[in-house]
Amino acid sequence: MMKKANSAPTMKDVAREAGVALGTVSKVVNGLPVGDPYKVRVEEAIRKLNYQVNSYAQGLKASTTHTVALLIPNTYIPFYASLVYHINIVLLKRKYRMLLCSTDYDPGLEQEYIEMAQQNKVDGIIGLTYNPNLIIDEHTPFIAIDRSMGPKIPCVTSDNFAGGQMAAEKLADLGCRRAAFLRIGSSLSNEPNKRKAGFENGCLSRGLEYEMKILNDGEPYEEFEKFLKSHMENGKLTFDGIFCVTDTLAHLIGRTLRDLNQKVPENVQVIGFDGTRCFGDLEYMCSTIVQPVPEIAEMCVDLLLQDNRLSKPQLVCLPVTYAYGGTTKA
Amino acid sequence: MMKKANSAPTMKDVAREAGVALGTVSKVVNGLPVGDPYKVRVEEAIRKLNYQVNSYAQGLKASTTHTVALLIPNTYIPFYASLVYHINIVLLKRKYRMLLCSTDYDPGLEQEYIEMAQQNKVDGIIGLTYNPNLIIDEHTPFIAIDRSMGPKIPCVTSDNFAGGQMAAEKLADLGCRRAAFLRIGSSLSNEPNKRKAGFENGCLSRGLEYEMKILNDGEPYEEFEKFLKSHMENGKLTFDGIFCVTDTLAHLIGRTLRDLNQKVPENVQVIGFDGTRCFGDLEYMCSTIVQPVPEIAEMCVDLLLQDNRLSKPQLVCLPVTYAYGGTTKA
DNA sequence: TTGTATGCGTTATCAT
DNA sequence: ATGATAACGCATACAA
Repeated sequence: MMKKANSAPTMKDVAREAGVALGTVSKVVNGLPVGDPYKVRVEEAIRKLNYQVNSYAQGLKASTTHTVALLIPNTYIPFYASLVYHINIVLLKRKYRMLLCSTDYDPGLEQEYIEMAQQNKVDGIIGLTYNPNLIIDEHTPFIAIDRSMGPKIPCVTSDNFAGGQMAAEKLADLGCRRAAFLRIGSSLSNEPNKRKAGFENGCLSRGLEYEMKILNDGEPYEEFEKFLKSHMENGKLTFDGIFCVTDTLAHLIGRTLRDLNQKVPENVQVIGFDGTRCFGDLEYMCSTIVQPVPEIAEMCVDLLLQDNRLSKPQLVCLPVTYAYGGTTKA
Repeated sequence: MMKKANSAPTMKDVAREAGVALGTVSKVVNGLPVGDPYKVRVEEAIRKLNYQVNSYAQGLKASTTHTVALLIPNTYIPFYASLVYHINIVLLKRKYRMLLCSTDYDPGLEQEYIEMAQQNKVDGIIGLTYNPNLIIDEHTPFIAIDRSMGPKIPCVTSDNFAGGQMAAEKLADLGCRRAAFLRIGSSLSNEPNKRKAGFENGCLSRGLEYEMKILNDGEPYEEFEKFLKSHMENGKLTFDGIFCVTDTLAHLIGRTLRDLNQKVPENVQVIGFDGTRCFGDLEYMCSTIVQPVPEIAEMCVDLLLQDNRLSKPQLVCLPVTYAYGGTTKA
């Protein structure tokens, strides 16, 4: 078969153009010692032909591809968007490419993507996933975010317990007497669930009364409205502090509180979790427990790419901070 | 050299395990006709060894890799995040993988990523870029978003002109008498610049008075504050309508207006551009001209993957819509 | 120091 | 229908 005239040039083409052997070109490309006159000729040929190494062929040979897959539910929830951004940046710094896989919380898709990634012989996978039965090939290093997936798979997460505790303490410090904890989302056991325990702990240690409303899978958001309405007396909420499990929820609750004519933060203070800043802004969307996203990103990549596989810790919790965002008293 | 015992299994391993020839395994994997007993044995071996095809080797052979690179400034600006999400979904539907490249508006990085992508022999690149001098190998199909990059490169964008016009008309319809257009961002000539012309056109056709404030590269946001302050009389803004070039800007302007004690939308109505919804919410962050992101995503992928390369249009403008988001009168 | 030859995992072309 | 073999582009051990 004839070689297609206008397909991308290969090392062979460069070698012919420069009048040297294949191996010489390879050496120049990889920065190995080569006689100066040869080197110059090869470099000229490369420029002339606009040659680029084919990293698929490289990967086939080296069985390392400098590619990492990231599994994440989506990119439009700000916390996820921020993770994607920072992981991408960290990978770039190390000259790694990133395969993005939006899973939409779909367990089937998660598995499908993992297989896709493995076929692509990625060097590793970072995943924020929800499928409790994911099958992961043992040849592919995996780092989990926010979910412990067994002894062989390191999990990176925020210090969710401390965050919950911090929220409770902050509400107490800001003068709250009766607080509520609101939670929605997957009933799957994962690290963020510890926010609840931390909150309870904080309330107890500060003598802050509290109540919880936890929605199970499938229960609609309206349940929260009912809950809040059922805790009103004379048009006033009996809570003066609310800790929401995420900023997303805090955002929705904020809207509901407005509809119920409750003033935030005058009558009721709200704290969320994540540290969402909408337009890459400096201002937070709500008062919140901030997750250290850049550090989470760095840690995931570090763990994934470090080769002494034995020393990998099973669970890494990174410290959170409180930030004012308008929904608490300053 | 000894084959490493615990490296991933290959077709050869499967063939040995099943006691058949290599070619037979390949056929089974690719769904080509194979005698039933063979097929069963091969499938068993595949399951047993947990075999996965190596798509790098496939790519090397086929010189098509089912991978597309997406260049985008970042993933935390909601409009970009939404693009990333939808393009990812569309690609997935077609069994394509996506290499994500956050460029941070850095021209050097943009070029670097393009080279990285080409080395990876991606089947194509979709790029929302700012470098006016990008060098793109002619062997790699490229689709530009929001920027015309020459006759050989199709550009997909919203109908920015119509959007600007729509904003003006909407403000007029909602009773505005004196409007302002605010723009910030790259001075680079790109499609979104047409929002200005469209707005002017709309104002003229409705007899709406208007003024513009366009910040050049490097001018800080504070210039807008100055501008607004210089248009106040007796503590009241002389504008009753503002069209911001993006929702991001509308968000910032909204804050400034609050600081200036202007009531939105009672005293001044604000319209942004993009259609930003923060938490994947149903509600818009502000009244806005909505870009059809899912359609943009679909169109980019369509154009990129259709093979009759000649018929590719040079500029595709997709229709925008107006949406209420609280910063205009209902 | 430079060139040659082999193999990476897969697919496709051939005989069988 | 099945099995052997060459080729894809690159890296490297080895021979020159």
